[in-house]
Amino acid sequence: MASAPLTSAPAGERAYADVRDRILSGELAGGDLISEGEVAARLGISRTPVREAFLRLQAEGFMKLYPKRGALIVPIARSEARDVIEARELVEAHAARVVTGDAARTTALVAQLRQNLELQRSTVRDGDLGAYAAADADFHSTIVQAGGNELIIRFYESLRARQVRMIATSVPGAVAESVIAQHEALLAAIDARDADRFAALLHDHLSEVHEVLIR
Amino acid sequence: MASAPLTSAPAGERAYADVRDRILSGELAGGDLISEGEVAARLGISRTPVREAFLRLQAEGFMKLYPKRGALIVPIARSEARDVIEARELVEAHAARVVTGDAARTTALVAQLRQNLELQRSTVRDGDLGAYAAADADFHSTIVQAGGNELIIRFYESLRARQVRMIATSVPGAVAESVIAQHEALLAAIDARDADRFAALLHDHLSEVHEVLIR
DNA sequence: GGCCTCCATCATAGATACAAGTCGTGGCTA
DNA sequence: TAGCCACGACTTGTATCTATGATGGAGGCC
Repeated sequence: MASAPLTSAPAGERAYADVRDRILSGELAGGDLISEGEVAARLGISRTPVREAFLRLQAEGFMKLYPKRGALIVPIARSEARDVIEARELVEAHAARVVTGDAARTTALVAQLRQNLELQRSTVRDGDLGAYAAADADFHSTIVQAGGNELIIRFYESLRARQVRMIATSVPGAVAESVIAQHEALLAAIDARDADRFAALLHDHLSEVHEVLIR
Repeated sequence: MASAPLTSAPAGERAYADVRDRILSGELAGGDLISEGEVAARLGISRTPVREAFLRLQAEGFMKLYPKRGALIVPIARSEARDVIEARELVEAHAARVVTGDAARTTALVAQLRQNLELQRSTVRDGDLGAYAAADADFHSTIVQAGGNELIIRFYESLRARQVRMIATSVPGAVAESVIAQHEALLAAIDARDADRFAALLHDHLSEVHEVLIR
């Protein structure tokens, strides 16, 4: 991993990753106008693969392409934080309801979540906030995936990306402890196959996240 | 409007519409392999806009692109009908719950739905099945839109497209009468601001649709 | 001074050209 | 005859080139 495979990935992929990362990190802010040529020059490739990347990003709702004008980084709507949280709550609670309706699936999910929770604790101990954030995301994704609905799973992944963009800044490590405690409570609710309690806990849990987002 | 603006639409858009329509209509079936050059020749355009279309279709989950190999029309998964119906039920019931929590929004939605229902009846009277199908889709979309969550609305639209592909054949006019009666019942539940009843009715309603899909 | 027009500039849309990878086929060899 | 290898047809990936539309500012007109 010493020398990154700078030219190994397809140019279109590199362009996509570059622009997407810059949008998610906030380097490219909502309202910014960016041109294909600009990115092409930056990465030393032609405009064709950049165009592909722009189209993908438009499909994902991160950009809006104006013919002959340029590409606008879609500003984050004021309501977006609310929309993301609402959708996450809906999807996660539903998945939990589906899984807890079946004893075997519940057992399998609980095992996965226990393992993930252990990972969360160790990343916090190590002070690795990046790894912790990933584990946190996995915790929730695991629940949704257990729901088994491919379409909903795909939708959920797109929600995570949007949320990352809104945060765009690390969550202070101090809150991790309390978040982990909430995750434990969520896990306990699933283990008890109590979908209603899970939904209520999730609502509180995500409300806190929402507070952070609209701070 | 005499001569259709055959070349007025952007080439990329035409390529997208052509391939998408052929997938949704079943002309291009799951498992088929198709190449950029093929579509380009068919439409008399270059590969560039066709490439755009393929990327969009891949993002929407209708195609899978294999480097240097070709584009595969993604087969309809056996579980897809179930997934679509489950997701629709989740989303529509949620929207109804949100709207009925507010008297003013409920009133506004009811007015819209009444108007749509009138349209459904008239299209059936006229025997225009295409227009009826559109009105039916609008009925459900209207409810979701009233929920006001942009992300969920977008997700819902993608679900409709997938469902169209699965049907790929007109619903016999005979069932329209009974479906309209169900729509009336759904509307009544919203009017009564009874989200639970709406959810129950919707479940039955969509179950019937599911029967058709997996016939 | 304010407004309208024209044009230089810039960005995209699409076409074309070229490079490179994949797979099946047919012939050669043992 | 069975197995292997090389070649050719086909496909995508990327670059480059041309045409066209949109914009904004300079300069003239009222």
